[in-house]
Amino acid sequence: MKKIKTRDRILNTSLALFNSAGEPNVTTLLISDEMDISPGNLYYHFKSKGDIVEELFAVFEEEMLDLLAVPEDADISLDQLGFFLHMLFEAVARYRFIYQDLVNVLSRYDQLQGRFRKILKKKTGAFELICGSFRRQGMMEIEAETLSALCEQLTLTSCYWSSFDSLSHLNDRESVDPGRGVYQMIQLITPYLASDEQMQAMMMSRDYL
Amino acid sequence: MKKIKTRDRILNTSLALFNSAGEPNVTTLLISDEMDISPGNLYYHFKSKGDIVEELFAVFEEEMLDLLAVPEDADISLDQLGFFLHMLFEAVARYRFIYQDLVNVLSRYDQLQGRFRKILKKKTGAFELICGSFRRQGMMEIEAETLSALCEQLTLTSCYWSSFDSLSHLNDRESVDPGRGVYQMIQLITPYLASDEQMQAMMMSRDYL
DNA sequence: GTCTATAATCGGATAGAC
DNA sequence: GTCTATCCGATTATAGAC
Repeated sequence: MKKIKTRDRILNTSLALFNSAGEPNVTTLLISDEMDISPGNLYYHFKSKGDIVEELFAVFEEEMLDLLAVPEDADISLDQLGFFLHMLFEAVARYRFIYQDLVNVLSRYDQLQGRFRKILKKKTGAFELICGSFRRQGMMEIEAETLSALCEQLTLTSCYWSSFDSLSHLNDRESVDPGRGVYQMIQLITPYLASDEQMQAMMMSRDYL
Repeated sequence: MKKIKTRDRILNTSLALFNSAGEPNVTTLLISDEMDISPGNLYYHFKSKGDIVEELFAVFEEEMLDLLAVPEDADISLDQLGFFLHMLFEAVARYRFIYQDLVNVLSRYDQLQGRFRKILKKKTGAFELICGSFRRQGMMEIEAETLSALCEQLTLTSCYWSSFDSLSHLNDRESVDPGRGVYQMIQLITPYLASDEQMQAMMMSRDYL
Protein backbone atom coordinates (compact mmCIF):
# COMPACT_ATOMS: atom_id res chain seq x y z
CA MET A 1 0.00 0.00 0.00
CA LYS A 2 1.69 3.09 -1.29
CA LYS A 3 1.08 6.37 0.44
CA ILE A 4 -0.06 9.08 -1.91
CA LYS A 5 1.79 12.35 -1.64
CA THR A 6 -0.17 15.26 -0.27
CA ARG A 7 0.49 17.29 -3.35
CA ASP A 8 -1.19 14.67 -5.49
CA ARG A 9 -4.01 14.23 -3.05
CA ILE A 10 -4.69 17.94 -3.36
CA LEU A 11 -4.90 17.61 -7.12
CA ASN A 12 -7.17 14.57 -6.93
CA THR A 13 -9.47 16.06 -4.35
CA SER A 14 -9.64 19.38 -6.15
CA LEU A 15 -10.53 17.68 -9.41
CA ALA A 16 -13.27 15.68 -7.77
CA LEU A 17 -14.73 18.72 -6.03
CA PHE A 18 -14.41 20.93 -9.09
CA ASN A 19 -16.25 18.38 -11.19
CA SER A 20 -19.08 17.86 -8.79
CA ALA A 21 -19.63 21.37 -7.46
CA GLY A 22 -18.18 23.58 -10.18
CA GLU A 23 -14.78 25.20 -9.86
CA PRO A 24 -16.05 28.64 -8.84
CA ASN A 25 -17.99 27.15 -5.96
CA VAL A 26 -15.05 25.26 -4.53
CA THR A 27 -12.92 27.22 -2.07
CA THR A 28 -9.42 26.33 -0.98
CA LEU A 29 -10.86 25.86 2.48
CA LEU A 30 -13.31 23.30 1.19
CA ILE A 31 -10.52 21.39 -0.49
CA SER A 32 -8.32 21.28 2.60
CA ASP A 33 -11.33 20.46 4.74
CA GLU A 34 -12.29 17.54 2.54
CA MET A 35 -8.75 16.18 2.86
CA ASP A 36 -8.49 16.84 6.58
CA ILE A 37 -5.46 19.01 6.20
CA SER A 38 -5.04 22.64 7.10
CA PRO A 39 -5.47 25.44 4.56
CA GLY A 40 -1.90 26.47 5.32
CA ASN A 41 -0.70 23.07 4.27
CA LEU A 42 -2.49 23.40 0.99
CA TYR A 43 -0.74 26.68 0.37
CA TYR A 44 2.58 25.08 1.18
CA HIS A 45 2.11 22.87 -1.86
CA PHE A 46 0.45 25.34 -4.19
CA LYS A 47 0.98 29.06 -4.09
CA SER A 48 -2.56 29.76 -5.24
CA LYS A 49 -5.83 28.17 -6.19
CA GLY A 50 -5.14 29.20 -9.74
CA ASP A 51 -2.04 27.05 -9.68
CA ILE A 52 -4.10 24.00 -8.87
CA VAL A 53 -6.45 24.77 -11.71
CA GLU A 54 -3.52 25.41 -14.00
CA GLU A 55 -1.87 22.13 -13.17
CA LEU A 56 -5.06 20.15 -13.61
CA PHE A 57 -5.57 21.85 -16.92
CA ALA A 58 -2.05 20.98 -17.99
CA VAL A 59 -2.68 17.29 -17.41
CA PHE A 60 -5.93 17.52 -19.31
CA GLU A 61 -4.20 19.40 -22.10
CA GLU A 62 -1.49 16.83 -22.52
CA GLU A 63 -3.96 13.99 -22.51
CA MET A 64 -6.11 15.69 -25.10
CA LEU A 65 -3.34 16.70 -27.46
CA ASP A 66 -2.08 13.17 -27.29
CA LEU A 67 -5.48 11.69 -28.03
CA LEU A 68 -6.16 14.13 -30.84
CA ALA A 69 -2.97 13.29 -32.68
CA VAL A 70 -4.83 11.51 -35.47
CA PRO A 71 -2.56 10.07 -38.17
CA GLU A 72 -2.69 11.93 -41.48
CA ASP A 73 -3.01 9.16 -44.01
CA ALA A 74 -4.27 6.13 -42.15
CA ASP A 75 -7.38 4.20 -43.10
CA ILE A 76 -9.65 4.69 -40.17
CA SER A 77 -12.50 2.28 -39.54
CA LEU A 78 -15.87 2.97 -37.98
CA ASP A 79 -14.86 0.88 -35.01
CA GLN A 80 -11.80 3.01 -34.52
CA LEU A 81 -14.00 6.09 -34.66
CA GLY A 82 -16.16 4.59 -31.97
CA PHE A 83 -13.16 3.92 -29.80
CA PHE A 84 -11.80 7.39 -30.40
CA LEU A 85 -15.09 9.00 -29.45
CA HIS A 86 -15.29 6.87 -26.36
CA MET A 87 -11.85 7.98 -25.24
CA LEU A 88 -12.66 11.57 -26.07
CA PHE A 89 -15.81 11.66 -24.03
CA GLU A 90 -14.14 9.93 -21.16
CA ALA A 91 -11.36 12.51 -21.08
CA VAL A 92 -13.85 15.36 -21.24
CA ALA A 93 -15.89 13.78 -18.48
CA ARG A 94 -12.85 13.40 -16.27
CA TYR A 95 -12.14 17.11 -16.55
CA ARG A 96 -15.65 18.30 -16.98
CA PHE A 97 -15.19 21.16 -14.55
CA ILE A 98 -13.43 23.01 -17.35
CA TYR A 99 -16.40 22.63 -19.66
CA GLN A 100 -19.08 23.17 -17.08
CA ASP A 101 -18.07 26.76 -16.51
CA LEU A 102 -16.02 27.24 -19.60
CA VAL A 103 -16.40 30.96 -20.16
CA ASN A 104 -16.03 31.76 -16.50
CA VAL A 105 -12.99 29.58 -15.92
CA LEU A 106 -11.21 30.76 -19.04
CA SER A 107 -11.90 34.37 -18.19
CA ARG A 108 -10.45 34.10 -14.70
CA TYR A 109 -7.35 32.16 -15.66
CA ASP A 110 -6.65 33.88 -18.91
CA GLN A 111 -3.45 32.03 -19.72
CA LEU A 112 -5.72 29.07 -20.33
CA GLN A 113 -7.80 30.72 -22.98
CA GLY A 114 -5.30 30.42 -25.80
CA ARG A 115 -4.37 26.90 -24.85
CA PHE A 116 -8.00 25.83 -24.79
CA ARG A 117 -8.62 27.38 -28.15
CA LYS A 118 -5.69 25.41 -29.48
CA ILE A 119 -7.24 22.19 -28.23
CA LEU A 120 -10.52 23.13 -29.89
CA LYS A 121 -8.77 23.75 -33.14
CA LYS A 122 -6.91 20.50 -32.98
CA LYS A 123 -10.14 18.71 -32.18
CA THR A 124 -11.88 20.10 -35.23
CA GLY A 125 -8.79 19.18 -37.23
CA ALA A 126 -8.95 15.63 -35.92
CA PHE A 127 -12.53 15.27 -37.07
CA GLU A 128 -11.56 16.65 -40.45
CA LEU A 129 -8.80 14.09 -40.76
CA ILE A 130 -11.13 11.28 -39.79
CA CYS A 131 -13.77 12.36 -42.27
CA GLY A 132 -11.07 12.79 -44.88
CA SER A 133 -10.03 9.22 -44.31
CA PHE A 134 -13.63 8.05 -44.60
CA ARG A 135 -13.95 9.91 -47.87
CA ARG A 136 -10.82 8.41 -49.34
CA GLN A 137 -12.11 4.97 -48.46
CA GLY A 138 -15.43 5.70 -50.14
CA MET A 139 -17.22 5.40 -46.83
CA MET A 140 -18.44 8.96 -46.78
CA GLU A 141 -19.79 11.47 -49.22
CA ILE A 142 -19.96 15.08 -48.22
CA GLU A 143 -19.29 18.50 -49.69
CA ALA A 144 -16.49 20.65 -48.41
CA GLU A 145 -18.70 23.32 -46.93
CA THR A 146 -20.96 20.84 -45.21
CA LEU A 147 -17.96 18.94 -43.91
CA SER A 148 -16.63 22.02 -42.26
CA ALA A 149 -19.98 22.66 -40.57
CA LEU A 150 -20.16 19.04 -39.47
CA CYS A 151 -16.73 19.08 -37.89
CA GLU A 152 -17.52 22.23 -35.98
CA GLN A 153 -20.73 20.63 -34.85
CA LEU A 154 -18.86 17.58 -33.65
CA THR A 155 -16.43 19.75 -31.75
CA LEU A 156 -19.22 21.70 -30.11
CA THR A 157 -21.10 18.57 -29.16
CA SER A 158 -18.04 16.91 -27.69
CA CYS A 159 -17.54 19.95 -25.47
CA TYR A 160 -21.04 20.54 -24.24
CA TRP A 161 -22.89 17.29 -24.41
CA SER A 162 -22.20 16.11 -20.92
CA SER A 163 -23.11 19.40 -19.24
CA PHE A 164 -26.21 19.57 -21.35
CA ASP A 165 -27.15 16.01 -20.62
CA SER A 166 -26.72 16.30 -16.88
CA LEU A 167 -28.68 19.53 -16.94
CA SER A 168 -31.62 18.34 -18.95
CA HIS A 169 -31.88 14.86 -17.54
CA LEU A 170 -31.04 15.54 -13.94
CA ASN A 171 -28.36 12.87 -13.72
CA ASP A 172 -26.36 12.89 -10.60
CA ARG A 173 -23.22 14.97 -10.95
CA GLU A 174 -20.79 12.28 -9.87
CA SER A 175 -20.87 9.69 -12.60
CA VAL A 176 -21.20 10.80 -16.17
CA ASP A 177 -22.08 8.18 -18.71
CA PRO A 178 -20.16 8.90 -21.90
CA GLY A 179 -22.39 6.56 -23.85
CA ARG A 180 -25.15 8.91 -24.87
CA GLY A 181 -22.62 11.43 -26.02
CA VAL A 182 -20.92 8.95 -28.30
CA TYR A 183 -24.32 7.93 -29.62
CA GLN A 184 -25.15 11.52 -30.41
CA MET A 185 -21.84 12.04 -32.20
CA ILE A 186 -22.37 9.01 -34.40
CA GLN A 187 -25.86 10.22 -35.19
CA LEU A 188 -24.34 13.43 -36.48
CA ILE A 189 -22.01 11.62 -38.84
CA THR A 190 -24.33 8.88 -40.05
CA PRO A 191 -26.26 10.87 -42.68
CA TYR A 192 -23.07 11.43 -44.65
CA LEU A 193 -21.94 7.81 -44.65
CA ALA A 194 -22.40 5.43 -47.57
CA SER A 195 -25.38 3.13 -47.12
CA ASP A 196 -23.42 0.08 -45.94
CA GLU A 197 -21.60 2.15 -43.38
CA GLN A 198 -24.84 3.82 -42.32
CA MET A 199 -26.18 0.46 -41.26
CA GLN A 200 -23.01 -0.37 -39.44
CA ALA A 201 -22.99 2.99 -37.71
CA MET A 202 -26.56 2.60 -36.60
CA MET A 203 -25.83 -0.78 -35.10
CA MET A 204 -22.76 0.56 -33.39
CA SER A 205 -24.38 3.68 -32.01
CA ARG A 206 -27.15 1.66 -30.46
CA ASP A 207 -24.62 -0.16 -28.35
CA TYR A 208 -23.76 3.09 -26.70
CA LEU A 209 -27.26 3.83 -25.50
CA MET B 1 -37.17 62.69 -24.63
CA LYS B 2 -38.46 60.32 -22.03
CA LYS B 3 -36.46 59.75 -18.94
CA ILE B 4 -35.78 56.11 -18.21
CA LYS B 5 -36.52 55.03 -14.69
CA THR B 6 -33.49 54.11 -12.60
CA ARG B 7 -34.88 50.69 -11.94
CA ASP B 8 -35.00 49.94 -15.63
CA ARG B 9 -31.60 51.45 -16.21
CA ILE B 10 -30.22 49.06 -13.62
CA LEU B 11 -31.74 46.16 -15.49
CA ASN B 12 -30.42 47.34 -18.83
CA THR B 13 -26.95 48.09 -17.56
CA SER B 14 -26.76 44.82 -15.68
CA LEU B 15 -27.80 42.85 -18.73
CA ALA B 16 -25.18 44.56 -20.87
CA LEU B 17 -22.44 44.00 -18.32
CA PHE B 18 -23.49 40.43 -17.61
CA ASN B 19 -23.41 39.63 -21.31
CA SER B 20 -20.05 41.15 -21.98
CA ALA B 21 -18.14 40.21 -18.83
CA GLY B 22 -20.03 37.21 -17.53
CA GLU B 23 -22.46 37.46 -14.64
CA PRO B 24 -20.09 36.14 -11.95
CA ASN B 25 -17.51 38.79 -12.85
CA VAL B 26 -19.94 41.67 -12.54
CA THR B 27 -20.24 43.14 -9.06
CA THR B 28 -23.02 45.37 -7.85
CA LEU B 29 -20.43 48.06 -7.47
CA LEU B 30 -19.47 47.78 -11.11
CA ILE B 31 -23.09 48.12 -12.13
CA SER B 32 -23.70 51.22 -10.05
CA ASP B 33 -20.38 52.65 -11.13
CA GLU B 34 -21.20 52.18 -14.78
CA MET B 35 -24.46 54.03 -14.24
CA ASP B 36 -22.94 56.77 -12.11
CA ILE B 37 -25.20 56.04 -9.22
CA SER B 38 -24.29 54.93 -5.72
CA PRO B 39 -24.32 51.30 -4.65
CA GLY B 40 -26.87 52.23 -2.01
CA ASN B 41 -29.17 53.51 -4.68
CA LEU B 42 -28.95 50.22 -6.51
CA TYR B 43 -29.95 48.43 -3.33
CA TYR B 44 -32.89 50.73 -2.92
CA HIS B 45 -34.32 49.36 -6.14
CA PHE B 46 -33.26 45.74 -5.76
CA LYS B 47 -32.79 43.97 -2.49
CA SER B 48 -30.01 41.78 -3.88
CA LYS B 49 -27.94 41.06 -6.94
CA GLY B 50 -29.81 37.81 -7.25
CA ASP B 51 -33.02 39.77 -7.65
CA ILE B 52 -31.61 41.53 -10.67
CA VAL B 53 -30.59 38.23 -12.19
CA GLU B 54 -33.95 36.76 -11.33
CA GLU B 55 -35.86 39.60 -12.95
CA LEU B 56 -33.75 39.49 -16.10
CA PHE B 57 -34.30 35.78 -16.26
CA ALA B 58 -38.03 36.25 -15.89
CA VAL B 59 -38.15 38.52 -18.93
CA PHE B 60 -36.09 36.04 -20.88
CA GLU B 61 -38.31 33.23 -19.73
CA GLU B 62 -41.50 34.91 -20.83
CA GLU B 63 -40.03 35.80 -24.18
CA MET B 64 -38.85 32.25 -24.75
CA LEU B 65 -42.01 30.49 -23.67
CA ASP B 66 -43.91 32.82 -25.94
CA LEU B 67 -41.64 32.15 -28.88
CA LEU B 68 -41.64 28.40 -28.31
CA ALA B 69 -45.41 28.15 -28.36
CA VAL B 70 -45.42 26.37 -31.71
CA PRO B 71 -48.91 25.49 -32.99
CA GLU B 72 -49.72 21.81 -32.85
CA ASP B 73 -51.23 21.11 -36.23
CA ALA B 74 -50.09 23.91 -38.49
CA ASP B 75 -48.27 23.39 -41.77
CA ILE B 76 -44.91 24.94 -41.18
CA SER B 77 -42.77 26.02 -44.11
CA LEU B 78 -39.01 26.09 -44.35
CA ASP B 79 -39.13 29.86 -44.43
CA GLN B 80 -41.06 29.87 -41.22
CA LEU B 81 -38.45 27.59 -39.71
CA GLY B 82 -35.75 30.05 -40.76
CA PHE B 83 -37.64 32.90 -39.18
CA PHE B 84 -38.21 30.92 -36.02
CA LEU B 85 -34.55 30.02 -35.72
CA HIS B 86 -33.59 33.61 -36.31
CA MET B 87 -35.83 34.79 -33.51
CA LEU B 88 -34.60 32.03 -31.26
CA PHE B 89 -30.94 32.84 -31.71
CA GLU B 90 -31.62 36.50 -31.28
CA ALA B 91 -33.36 35.89 -27.97
CA VAL B 92 -30.56 33.64 -26.77
CA ALA B 93 -27.98 36.21 -27.82
CA ARG B 94 -29.80 38.96 -25.96
CA TYR B 95 -29.62 36.95 -22.75
CA ARG B 96 -26.43 35.09 -23.45
CA PHE B 97 -25.10 35.68 -19.95
CA ILE B 98 -27.37 32.86 -18.83
CA TYR B 99 -25.87 30.46 -21.32
CA GLN B 100 -22.29 31.59 -21.00
CA ASP B 101 -22.06 30.41 -17.42
CA LEU B 102 -25.04 28.16 -17.40
CA VAL B 103 -24.04 25.64 -14.76
CA ASN B 104 -22.61 28.27 -12.51
CA VAL B 105 -25.55 30.67 -12.76
CA LEU B 106 -28.14 27.95 -12.29
CA SER B 107 -26.29 26.56 -9.30
CA ARG B 108 -26.13 29.88 -7.50
CA TYR B 109 -29.70 30.90 -8.14
CA ASP B 110 -31.28 27.53 -7.75
CA GLN B 111 -34.85 28.65 -8.22
CA LEU B 112 -33.86 29.16 -11.83
CA GLN B 113 -32.79 25.60 -12.43
CA GLY B 114 -36.23 24.11 -12.73
CA ARG B 115 -37.49 26.98 -14.80
CA PHE B 116 -34.58 26.69 -17.18
CA ARG B 117 -35.10 22.98 -17.54
CA LYS B 118 -38.70 23.69 -18.42
CA ILE B 119 -37.61 26.01 -21.20
CA LEU B 120 -35.24 23.35 -22.49
CA LYS B 121 -38.00 20.81 -22.53
CA LYS B 122 -40.34 23.13 -24.32
CA LYS B 123 -37.63 23.92 -26.83
CA THR B 124 -37.07 20.27 -27.65
CA GLY B 125 -40.83 19.90 -27.86
CA ALA B 126 -41.02 22.79 -30.30
CA PHE B 127 -38.49 21.16 -32.58
CA GLU B 128 -40.42 17.93 -32.40
CA LEU B 129 -43.60 19.72 -33.40
CA ILE B 130 -41.85 21.42 -36.30
CA CYS B 131 -40.34 18.16 -37.55
CA GLY B 132 -43.70 16.49 -37.08
CA SER B 133 -45.25 19.09 -39.30
CA PHE B 134 -42.54 18.57 -41.90
CA ARG B 135 -43.19 14.88 -41.84
CA ARG B 136 -46.90 15.27 -42.29
CA GLN B 137 -46.25 17.46 -45.29
CA GLY B 138 -43.90 14.89 -46.78
CA MET B 139 -41.02 17.28 -46.48
CA MET B 140 -39.05 15.14 -44.08
CA GLU B 141 -38.31 11.50 -43.59
CA ILE B 142 -36.82 10.36 -40.32
CA GLU B 143 -37.18 7.54 -37.86
CA ALA B 144 -38.55 8.12 -34.41
CA GLU B 145 -35.32 7.38 -32.59
CA THR B 146 -33.23 9.53 -34.88
CA LEU B 147 -35.77 12.31 -34.64
CA SER B 148 -35.46 12.36 -30.91
CA ALA B 149 -31.67 12.57 -31.13
CA LEU B 150 -31.94 15.33 -33.72
CA CYS B 151 -34.25 17.44 -31.60
CA GLU B 152 -31.97 17.14 -28.62
CA GLN B 153 -29.08 18.10 -30.83
CA LEU B 154 -30.97 21.15 -32.04
CA THR B 155 -31.71 22.15 -28.48
CA LEU B 156 -28.09 21.76 -27.45
CA THR B 157 -26.83 23.72 -30.42
CA SER B 158 -29.28 26.54 -29.88
CA CYS B 159 -28.03 26.86 -26.33
CA TYR B 160 -24.31 26.68 -26.83
CA TRP B 161 -23.57 27.80 -30.34
CA SER B 162 -23.00 31.44 -29.60
CA SER B 163 -20.67 30.84 -26.65
CA PHE B 164 -18.82 28.27 -28.66
CA ASP B 165 -18.56 30.51 -31.65
CA SER B 166 -17.28 33.50 -29.75
CA LEU B 167 -14.80 31.28 -27.99
CA SER B 168 -13.38 29.53 -31.00
CA HIS B 169 -13.40 32.44 -33.38
CA LEU B 170 -12.45 35.21 -31.02
CA ASN B 171 -15.31 37.48 -31.97
CA ASP B 172 -15.75 40.50 -29.84
CA ARG B 173 -18.12 39.86 -26.99
CA GLU B 174 -20.43 42.78 -27.69
CA SER B 175 -22.15 41.91 -30.92
CA VAL B 176 -23.10 38.32 -31.60
CA ASP B 177 -24.08 37.44 -35.12
CA PRO B 178 -26.95 34.95 -34.98
CA GLY B 179 -26.42 34.05 -38.64
CA ARG B 180 -23.87 31.30 -38.29
CA GLY B 181 -25.92 29.66 -35.60
CA VAL B 182 -28.99 29.54 -37.79
CA TYR B 183 -26.85 28.15 -40.60
CA GLN B 184 -25.60 25.42 -38.35
CA MET B 185 -29.10 24.50 -37.24
CA ILE B 186 -30.33 24.20 -40.79
CA GLN B 187 -27.35 22.04 -41.62
CA LEU B 188 -28.42 19.67 -38.87
CA ILE B 189 -31.91 19.31 -40.29
CA THR B 190 -31.07 19.18 -43.98
CA PRO B 191 -30.04 15.50 -44.22
CA TYR B 192 -33.49 14.43 -43.21
CA LEU B 193 -35.39 16.60 -45.66
CA ALA B 194 -36.81 15.37 -48.94
CA SER B 195 -34.59 16.22 -51.89
CA ASP B 196 -36.54 19.28 -53.07
CA GLU B 197 -36.53 20.70 -49.60
CA GLN B 198 -32.86 19.89 -49.20
CA MET B 199 -32.05 22.19 -52.08
CA GLN B 200 -34.25 24.89 -50.69
CA ALA B 201 -32.69 24.52 -47.25
CA MET B 202 -29.19 24.74 -48.65
CA MET B 203 -30.03 27.94 -50.50
CA MET B 204 -31.65 29.36 -47.43
CA SER B 205 -28.89 28.44 -45.03
CA ARG B 206 -26.30 30.06 -47.25
CA ASP B 207 -28.06 33.40 -46.80
CA TYR B 208 -27.32 33.20 -43.14
CA LEU B 209 -23.59 32.94 -43.53
C1' DG C 1 5.43 19.07 5.95
C1' DT C 2 1.98 20.41 8.71
C1' DC C 3 -0.40 23.22 11.92
C1' DT C 4 -2.78 27.54 14.01
C1' DA C 5 -3.55 31.84 13.70
C1' DT C 6 -4.44 35.94 11.19
C1' DA C 7 -3.99 39.41 7.60
C1' DA C 8 -5.85 41.38 3.41
C1' DT C 9 -9.22 41.88 0.15
C1' DC C 10 -13.35 41.88 -1.90
C1' DG C 11 -18.20 41.73 -2.76
C1' DG C 12 -22.84 41.90 -1.04
C1' DA C 13 -25.71 44.31 1.70
C1' DT C 14 -27.52 47.84 5.39
C1' DA C 15 -28.13 52.36 8.11
C1' DG C 16 -29.17 56.69 8.23
C1' DA C 17 -28.52 61.54 6.45
C1' DC C 18 -30.12 64.49 2.75
C1' DG D 1 -34.73 58.51 -4.64
C1' DT D 2 -30.20 59.12 -3.88
C1' DC D 3 -26.01 59.56 -1.33
C1' DT D 4 -22.05 58.36 2.02
C1' DA D 5 -20.34 55.50 5.17
C1' DT D 6 -19.88 51.26 6.96
C1' DC D 7 -20.58 46.44 8.29
C1' DC D 8 -20.45 41.65 7.57
C1' DG D 9 -19.09 37.42 5.71
C1' DA D 10 -16.46 34.75 2.75
C1' DT D 11 -12.18 33.55 0.54
C1' DT D 12 -7.58 33.91 -0.74
C1' DA D 13 -3.31 33.98 1.02
C1' DT D 14 0.63 34.63 4.55
C1' DA D 15 3.42 34.32 9.03
C1' DG D 16 5.44 31.83 12.15
C1' DA D 17 5.33 27.95 15.60
C1' DC D 18 5.89 22.84 15.84
